[in-house]
Amino acid sequence: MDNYDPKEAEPRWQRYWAEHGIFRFDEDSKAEVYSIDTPPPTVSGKMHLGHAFSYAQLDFIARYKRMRGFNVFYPFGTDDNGLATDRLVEKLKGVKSSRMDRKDYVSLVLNTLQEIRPRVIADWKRIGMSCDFTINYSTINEHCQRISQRSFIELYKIGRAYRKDAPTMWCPACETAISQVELKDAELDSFFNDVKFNVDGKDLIIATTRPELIPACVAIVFNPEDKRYKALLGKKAKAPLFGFEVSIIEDSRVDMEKGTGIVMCCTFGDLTDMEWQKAFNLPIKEALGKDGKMTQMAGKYAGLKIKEARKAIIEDLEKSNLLINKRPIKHTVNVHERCETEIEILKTKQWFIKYLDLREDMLDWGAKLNWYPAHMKVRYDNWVKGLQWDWLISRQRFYGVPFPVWYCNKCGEVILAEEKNLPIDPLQDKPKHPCKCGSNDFTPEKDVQDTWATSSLTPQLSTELFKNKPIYSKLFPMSLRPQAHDIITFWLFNTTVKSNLHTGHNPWKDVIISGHAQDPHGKKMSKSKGNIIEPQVMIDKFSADALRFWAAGSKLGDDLPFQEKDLVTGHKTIIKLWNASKFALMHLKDYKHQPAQLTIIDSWLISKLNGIIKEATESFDNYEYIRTKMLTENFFWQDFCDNYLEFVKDRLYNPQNYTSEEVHSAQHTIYHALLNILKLFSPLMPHITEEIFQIYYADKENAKSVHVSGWPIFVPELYDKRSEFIGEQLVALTAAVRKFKSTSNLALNKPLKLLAIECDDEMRKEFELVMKDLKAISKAEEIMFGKGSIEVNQKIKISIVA
RNA sequence: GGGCCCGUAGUCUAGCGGUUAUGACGUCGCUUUUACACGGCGAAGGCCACCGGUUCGAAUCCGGUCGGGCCCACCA
Repeated sequence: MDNYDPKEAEPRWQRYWAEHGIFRFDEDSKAEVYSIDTPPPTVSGKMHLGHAFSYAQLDFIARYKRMRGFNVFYPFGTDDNGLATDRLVEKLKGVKSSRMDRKDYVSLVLNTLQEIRPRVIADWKRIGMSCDFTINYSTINEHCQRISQRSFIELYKIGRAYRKDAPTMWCPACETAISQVELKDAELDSFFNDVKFNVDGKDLIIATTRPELIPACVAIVFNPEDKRYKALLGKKAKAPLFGFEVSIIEDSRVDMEKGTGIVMCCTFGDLTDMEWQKAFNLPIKEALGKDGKMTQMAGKYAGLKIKEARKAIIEDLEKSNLLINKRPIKHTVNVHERCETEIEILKTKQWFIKYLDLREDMLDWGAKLNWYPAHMKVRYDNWVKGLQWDWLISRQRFYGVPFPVWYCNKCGEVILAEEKNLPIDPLQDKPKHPCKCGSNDFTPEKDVQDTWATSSLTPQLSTELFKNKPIYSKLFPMSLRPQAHDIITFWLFNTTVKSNLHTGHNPWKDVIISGHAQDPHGKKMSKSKGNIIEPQVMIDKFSADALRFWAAGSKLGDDLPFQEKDLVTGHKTIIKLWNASKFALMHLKDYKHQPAQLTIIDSWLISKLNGIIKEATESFDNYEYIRTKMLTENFFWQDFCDNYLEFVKDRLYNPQNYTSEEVHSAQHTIYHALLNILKLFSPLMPHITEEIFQIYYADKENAKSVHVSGWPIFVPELYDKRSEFIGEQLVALTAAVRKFKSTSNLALNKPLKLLAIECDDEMRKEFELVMKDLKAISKAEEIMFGKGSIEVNQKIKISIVA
């Protein structure tokens, strides 16, 4: 055994696992299935550190379950759908989809995906993901389109999908409707403009941040409590510049403190405007178009973009002496999370999933999931309680899963595709039958479905790859949904909703929510802050195992600041494991794999290890991989290396001074201790453990990989309290001797002339049983029982003559 | 404004009712011993954020205060 080089070894083992199908899902196995709804990463760039962090944590669990003997269903899909992909391709290829032919654009996207997808998947393979990569899906492929379209048809048939011309949130940059979950807050600089309206020839000052919406003004509203404006009720106000008149009404939603306490209601400045429109049945004046430009309604400002129009109107107001004040303010507005454009509310025809009536059920569904950590459920509950819109699923884009829908031009009937023909593209395909009214003249739906309408089906997307096989019934509902906390309201929520609407039950049993990787100061990493840490660079510098070691260093659900020193620690652990194995295996060359009569200190180690196995297993069952990590790490480094291996060195180097049983006992102990350490570490650091396992253990344990060699088993009979007690006394005594040498500036291997031990008779009997070991450990030429001056613990004192 | 999480040595982290508060990095001293100096041994370093309460006993449970993070709401 030379040196261990992870750069060479890690890819080698990854290839070995793939070639030998180590992580292959066995559809014929009788073993209990553990199915994982692996998050399909978006193919929009490289894997970032947050991915490495949370996917590594998932992989710990998957590898553990596999070693526990479960038939692990662990697919790997990619999410190639949605605006993120759209924007990436537009950027990479320098195109704008809306200016391209639809067909050309879609094939450009699909081709680009082919180019970049393997590179993205390679990043995941590099961190040692133990997925069965042969079970894969892409959220834009035929299989997924079929399931996604089928889902829509089913929802339509049970009355959950509906189409409506209604105000919806709109991104003028992406030129599509978006849903509540895609919103983000942004604090922006703006101006409060005090504008002169006119009532009965008198000025009425109204403050607005959006003067460009004056042409869309449909009413003036004040608070009924507000004495200042009481007299205006029922009167008409004349709009500046435009000259039309609107009614003055009262409503308690007006904040008297804000601006001048009186507000113009427009179509549609914000949600409150929408509410007023409904409540007072106000007219709808669409001054803003889907392209983010002003319409004919805006008169001379028609064709200008929002901000241009705002500037022009303000200039004109100033010229006409209609603007009396312009105060800079900071205000928070809703922006589209993908492009940070301020959203607008426009009246458009869209498809929705009706679910606002299901809030109580949704809370029920959430309560039935096993949440790890438990408090993450609160985020789900809060989201459900705050829902205000039905789920808007149509997007005015070219790329995506089409709606399997046509509209009859004669009677307006919605025509659905038949399930057996899915997937279809209504722009290419035609309905197989005429409409009920007899017409054969149809308009295809040209909108596409929101990406979440498809990715909310991942449990079906992966398990239905086995739809016609006997194993299918064991795959769904799935055992586990792993994901990060930022998308509880998107992915987890939507998936729960769809599964319950379709099947009447939850898509999974357990949910594990991981935290975020942060920069070294505990701040969120972002490109704009320039504090991005690339996992690829860290793997190059250290290793995938070291990166995983870092990821194992926080509790599930907790955010973890990235500290390069943690990778150094991981790296050192790998090297230590390698060196300790080098030593151990050197002394196991002539080991005969047979039962042994353990000596007391050997029994101490085995008994202690047995306890570690028990705790590590319980921890892993609760997804507390960090506890497993710490227990194993401490046992390996302190008990095994620093103490045990030092204790047995004399037995191994000078076997002639011991009986063959004693030597065999040491070898037997080392064999089992190291084997179990490798197994305990293997989910966290799969490569180094595999390397060592293959060098020595694979044949003897008759396993093709440490990862399928079985998890260590807790054996109650291996508990040996008495040996543990004596072992602990030896450890304490050794520590005292080492401290003496250290503080006396002596080398640790410097022999001592005399070691005197003061203890009671009972302890003395125990020590006499391990006298040989004691002599070897302390390197004392003579050991006697007598007066001691250095306190070891409450029971023991020692004296030393160097 | 509402909700949730978190405040433990210089830094990161474990513990979540009962020994002397875990481990790592860093610092300092000793130690180049045939697995490993990417090692070993030792030392210094903590009012476990603060204030109250419950308890025989609180880092741990409860209430409040302050600080940090995240989510949601508000957005004229």
